[in-house]
Amino acid sequence: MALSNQQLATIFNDIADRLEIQGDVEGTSGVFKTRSYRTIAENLQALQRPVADIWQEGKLNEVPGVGKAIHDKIDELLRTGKLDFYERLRAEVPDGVVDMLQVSGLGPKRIKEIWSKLGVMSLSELEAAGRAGRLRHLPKMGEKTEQKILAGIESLKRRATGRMRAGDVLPIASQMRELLRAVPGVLKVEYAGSLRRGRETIGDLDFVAATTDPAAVMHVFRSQPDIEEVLGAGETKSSVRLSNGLQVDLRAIDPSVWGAAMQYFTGSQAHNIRVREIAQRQKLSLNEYGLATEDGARLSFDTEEALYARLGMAWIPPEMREDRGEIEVAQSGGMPRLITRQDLRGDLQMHSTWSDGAADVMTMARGAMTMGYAYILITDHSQSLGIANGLTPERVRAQRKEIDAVNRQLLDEGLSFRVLQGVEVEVKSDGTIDLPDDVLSELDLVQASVHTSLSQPRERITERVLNAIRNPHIDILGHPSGRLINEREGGDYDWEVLFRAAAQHDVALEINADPARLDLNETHARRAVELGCKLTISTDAHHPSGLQQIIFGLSVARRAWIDPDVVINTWPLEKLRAWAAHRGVE
DNA sequence: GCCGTTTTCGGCCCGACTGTTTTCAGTCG
Repeated sequence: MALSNQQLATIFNDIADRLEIQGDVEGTSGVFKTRSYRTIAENLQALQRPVADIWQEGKLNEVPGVGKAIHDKIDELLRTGKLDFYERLRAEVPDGVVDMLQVSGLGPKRIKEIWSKLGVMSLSELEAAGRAGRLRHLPKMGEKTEQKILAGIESLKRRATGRMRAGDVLPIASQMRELLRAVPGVLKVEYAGSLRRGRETIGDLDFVAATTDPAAVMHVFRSQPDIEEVLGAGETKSSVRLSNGLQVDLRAIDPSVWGAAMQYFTGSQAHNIRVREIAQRQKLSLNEYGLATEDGARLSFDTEEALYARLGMAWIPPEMREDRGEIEVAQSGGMPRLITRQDLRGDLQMHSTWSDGAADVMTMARGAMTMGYAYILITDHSQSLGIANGLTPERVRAQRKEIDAVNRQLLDEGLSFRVLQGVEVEVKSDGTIDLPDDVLSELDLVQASVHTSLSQPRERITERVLNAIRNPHIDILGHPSGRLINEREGGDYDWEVLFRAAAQHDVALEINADPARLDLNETHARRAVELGCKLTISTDAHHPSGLQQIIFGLSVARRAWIDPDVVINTWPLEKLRAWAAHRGVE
C-alpha cells in the first residue's frame, strides 16, 4: 500500500533531524537544506489529497516545496517503499541519538558533541553520562547545562504525550487569562499560538500581555500554584511547565505594539516567514514590535488589521494562518467568508436520557435556545449499541410522542424553536443498518455512525460505509473516521471514494465538534467540500453544557476555509426540511 | 534543499533567554 502523506512527512522530518545532528557537511547551506525538508513535511501534512495520487498523475512538481531532489526522493519512496539516502542516513545517525532531541534544552549541536566526544547513543546513556558528571566538560557546557539536561530527561519520562487536545487546554487558558488580566498595569491579555489558530491539539500555550509593568505580570505568572518547573524567567518573557506537562509562555509588551505582537505570536511560523518576506520586498523588517524601515524608523501597530493593511493585505483570520494560500487571497482580495458561531441555526447531533444522554429532551431544547439556535435534532443511539441504551423501533416511536409534546409546549409558550427527531443509527460491522427502513422513514433526519470494528481492512470498512451512504433514508454520516485524538486512529477508509459517493447521494458529512473527535478533520473536511459534499457541524452533546463545544467544530471548519452555505445547519428550518424531503431523489 | 513582479544565482525571518562566555553560541518559538 502506498505511503500516506503523514508517513512521508515523518520521514522528511526525520531526515531533517538527522542532518542537523550530523552537522554542516556543506557549510552554512545545511541549515537551509534542513528547512526545505521541514517545509515539505509540513506541506505534505496540509495537502488535501494523498500525494500518491498526485504522483500517479505526474504532477509531483506542482506540490509546493518540491524541487528536483525532493521529487526524486518522494518518487523513490512511492515506487519502492524505501529511500536509499534515508537508509544510509539512519545507519550513520543512530535512532537513540535522534531521541535526545526530545530533551528540552538539547539541540543538534550539543547532541553531536555528546555523541561524538562521549560515544553516548541513547537517552539512558545520556542520563548515565550526566549523573557521572561527564557532560560538563564538553565545550560550551557546564554544571548548569548538565543539570538542565538531567531535569529535561526526568520531565520527558513524566510527560505523557506531546500535544494536548484543544478542549483540555482552553479551560486552563481561560482561567490563566483571567488571573493575568487582574494584575496591576495589565491592559490586555490574550492567548496566541496554535490555540488562537484553532488547531485540534496544542503543543505550547502562548500568552501576550500588554502592560505598563512587565515585572508584575511576570511575577504573578511564575508564581501560579500549578507550576512544576520554571523553564525561563526573563524581564519580558517567561516559560513554565504545568504539572500536567503543558508548557506555557508569556510575553509582556507595550500596549502600542499589541497588533504586531499578536500577529507575531499567533504564527504559524510558516505564515510569519511569508509575511516577513513580503515586508522585506517593501524594504521593511518585521518583528514583534512592528515594522522597521531601512533608515531605522519604527512603525507600531496596535491592531493586526493595521499591520496587514500596511503590508498590502486584508486581515487574515488566525485559523487560516498556515501558509496554505491565505497570503495570496489576502493580497488579491479574494478572502473567503469563514463560518462563524452566528451562522449556525441548530445542532444536529445530541443525546438525551432516551439513550446515554444526561438530560431529557426539553432540557436539551432549552439549552439549545440559550445558544441562540432555532432547532435541534435529537439523535439517540440505536438498539445494537446496548451499552448506550440504544433505541428499539418501539422506543423510537415512543420518543416521537415525547418530542411532539415538547414541541406543543414550546408552541404554547409562543416560541418558534423546534425539536426534530433523528437517530444515530449504527452501521453494523457487516454494513447493515441497525433499524428497519420503515422506522427510519418516520424520522425527520437520520444520522448513521460507525462505532464498532473500526480496524476492518480498508476495502471492507469503506464498503460498509458506502452501504450506509446508498441507503436513501440516511441523511448524515456522523463522525466519519471514528478517531479519538491521542487515543485511537480512525478507520482506514478510502476517503476519495467515500467523499465522491457522499456527494453523489447527497449525504452530508459531520464535523463532530467534540474536542476528542473533531471528525472530519480539517484536511478531510476541505477535500470533501471540494468534491461537492455538504457538511454538518454538531456537538454530540450528552448534556446542555456540551452544546458549547461547538466552537471546536467551528475551528475545524474555519481552518478548512468552509463556506457557511455548504453547512446544512446554517440553513433555516424550512430549507433543511425541504432538503431532507427531496435529497437522494434523482 | 527551494525559489524568482527587482534574481536561474544568491539569497533564504527575527529576537529573548541562558549559560559560559569576556563577545557569543545554542536553543526555542
